[in-house]
Amino acid sequence: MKIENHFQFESNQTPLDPAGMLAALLEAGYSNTGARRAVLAAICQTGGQASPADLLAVGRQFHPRLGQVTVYRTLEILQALGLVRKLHSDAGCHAYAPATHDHGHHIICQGCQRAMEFEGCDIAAVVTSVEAQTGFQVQSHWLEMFGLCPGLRIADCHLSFARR
Amino acid sequence: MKIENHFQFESNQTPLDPAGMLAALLEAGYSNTGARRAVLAAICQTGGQASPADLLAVGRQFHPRLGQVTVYRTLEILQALGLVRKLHSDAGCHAYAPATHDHGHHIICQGCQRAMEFEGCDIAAVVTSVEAQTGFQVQSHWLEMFGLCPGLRIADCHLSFARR
DNA sequence: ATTACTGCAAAAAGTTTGCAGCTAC
DNA sequence: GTAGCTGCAAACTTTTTGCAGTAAT
Repeated sequence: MKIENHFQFESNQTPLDPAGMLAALLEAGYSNTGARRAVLAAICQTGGQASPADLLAVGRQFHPRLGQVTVYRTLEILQALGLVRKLHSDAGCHAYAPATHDHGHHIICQGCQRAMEFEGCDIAAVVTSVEAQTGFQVQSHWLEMFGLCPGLRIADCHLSFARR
Repeated sequence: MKIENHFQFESNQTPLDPAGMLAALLEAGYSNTGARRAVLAAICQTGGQASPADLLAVGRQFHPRLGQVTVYRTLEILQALGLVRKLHSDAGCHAYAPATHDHGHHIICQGCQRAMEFEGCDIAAVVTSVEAQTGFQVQSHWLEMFGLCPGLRIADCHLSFARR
């Protein structure tokens, strides 16, 4: 088992599409297999808020023999490479979304459940205020937003996401 | 099964101590039982980052016959009443911390694992920026911070927390 | 006395591990 | 040919549900 926390892409330019994610996998020394391509395709097609079970179902459209275990193992690798990030919400913490930035946060559409990354969360002011208020020394943070995507409606939402 | 999302305390003045939380439970119409007092005591004593299993172990110090199921059911009630909040982190999403404010966020000490609430997260500027960047209409957010508590050392951290 | 609460046991859901066969290189 | 990958089965962990006895009001 390999899986180290070596981010291959320090830049902000990381792939959102299956091909780019596959390239990153290969570059990190992993093999190009049908199962992995299927998981990548599933993650990009669902675009967020997909559980391992969901990813199995979608992934089997691409690779019918895909097993749940491989989904877990692939997610582990993708997380370690920073290509995928786990999302947390009150509904549960079993959703995975493509990650494109080293310090990215996600915004999740309450309408279509898709997640999109945003960049440059400038919460320096909040950090300062929290440090003053609590006496803590802040080291890192977790930020997620919830709202409605531009289309508001599901179809539009998907389109606007794909169009990016 | 009762459990509705009726926050009894709209004000920012909600209890951090077992007695106050118990009062809130009673006010909401729940019974005063040994098992619930034990769970409350356990949550306040651990102060955050305690899993249901941890809370069972600690709670049994107060009420030896306490069962895991009752811990889950009590947590469900406390969450619905806004007295307790689930914390999320890379390590997992099974930690519960006392909640004192309606719109509170938690900061978690990486040294002693305790969680403390802070108030007035002013991320309006971030919201505006994210809306401009993504086209989303932001409705809510989840923010958690990680850092070191004033004492830096475990003993001091516990003290400083208790002293509040 | 009545209703709510508790805890055991069992079931269900989610995740990890062992291993033999298969696939990529 | 070799090393890595896959998927089945099984084990394990966490959470939920059913139910009969218990405790609170």
